Amino acid sequence: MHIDSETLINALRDQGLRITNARRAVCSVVARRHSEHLTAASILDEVKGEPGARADQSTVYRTLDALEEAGLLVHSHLGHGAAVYHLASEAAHQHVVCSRCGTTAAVPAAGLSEWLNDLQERTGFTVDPTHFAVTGLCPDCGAGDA
Amino acid sequence: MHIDSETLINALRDQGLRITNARRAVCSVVARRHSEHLTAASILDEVKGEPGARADQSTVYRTLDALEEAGLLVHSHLGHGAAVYHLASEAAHQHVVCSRCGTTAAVPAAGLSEWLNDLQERTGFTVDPTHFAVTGLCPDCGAGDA
DNA sequence: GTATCTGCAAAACTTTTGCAGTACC
DNA sequence: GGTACTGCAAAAGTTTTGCAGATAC
Repeated sequence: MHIDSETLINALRDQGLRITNARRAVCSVVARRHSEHLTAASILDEVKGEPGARADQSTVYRTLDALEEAGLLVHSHLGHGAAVYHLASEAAHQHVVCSRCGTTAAVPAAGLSEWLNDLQERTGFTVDPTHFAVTGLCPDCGAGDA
Repeated sequence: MHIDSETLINALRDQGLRITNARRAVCSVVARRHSEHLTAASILDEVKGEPGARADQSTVYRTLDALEEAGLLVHSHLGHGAAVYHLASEAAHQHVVCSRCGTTAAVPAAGLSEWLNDLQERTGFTVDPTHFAVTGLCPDCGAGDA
């Protein structure tokens, strides 16, 4: 269904980048865990947990940067703490983050276009729908004591 | 027009908190510079620049926390880097940040309600319009080489 | 007088960077 | 073989925390 590790690797190769074990490991984790909210730290942990694979923290960051430059990955800031990474092919959605419990929800980009156009008219900014998060209260927290 | 330092101080007093020189100084800066994008660091600098006033970094953070708990201040994350603080009474706007040059624009909350309602229907989340930032390209950067 | 607050210093946390050695092509 | 990449280590930047002394009430 989604992107597999080889696709990521090939894209890096197409960029003229070298294929190393560290990059393979990071790509593998990103492809496998694509549906989670991957932070650099969680990717690093996962890589370390794989037999035979290893990568330093700095290498993980550098690989993630490379994947972002290749247009395969994007990161978002969900409020405080670390940035989360996900596949660009799955990024056409908006994150909504509960400011109390941290639960997140995703909204498909479809349906946002009207708002994006409105925003662009008002500000002149070309809004990037892949890189933003909104905070609020999720149903549980909001209902709990609103 | 806006909030003055005394209002902030009084609100802290009403919370049962003690009024110290450091808190006075922070409140004074926040009230005076309310229209700027205040970071903890810029507030600290400003406090240090005032004759007779002083406050440690940690005290600034603690005072900002106190003001937030009192509901007078909110902070937003404009992408990378430090959080920005502004008066809750002026927070009913959305930030749009240029991912290239860092320029920001503000959009009044009025006009966003439609989108917020839509979002709430889709996700069940009660979106907080005071605590979010959107990234994109500002007119200059977007036009420059888009 | 006493609980709260402050300043100092250091740590936590995420991310970046310099550099010498390694490995890909 | 030569350049790109890696790991290590340390630094940068923001925010938090522990603690002894100071201060508001």
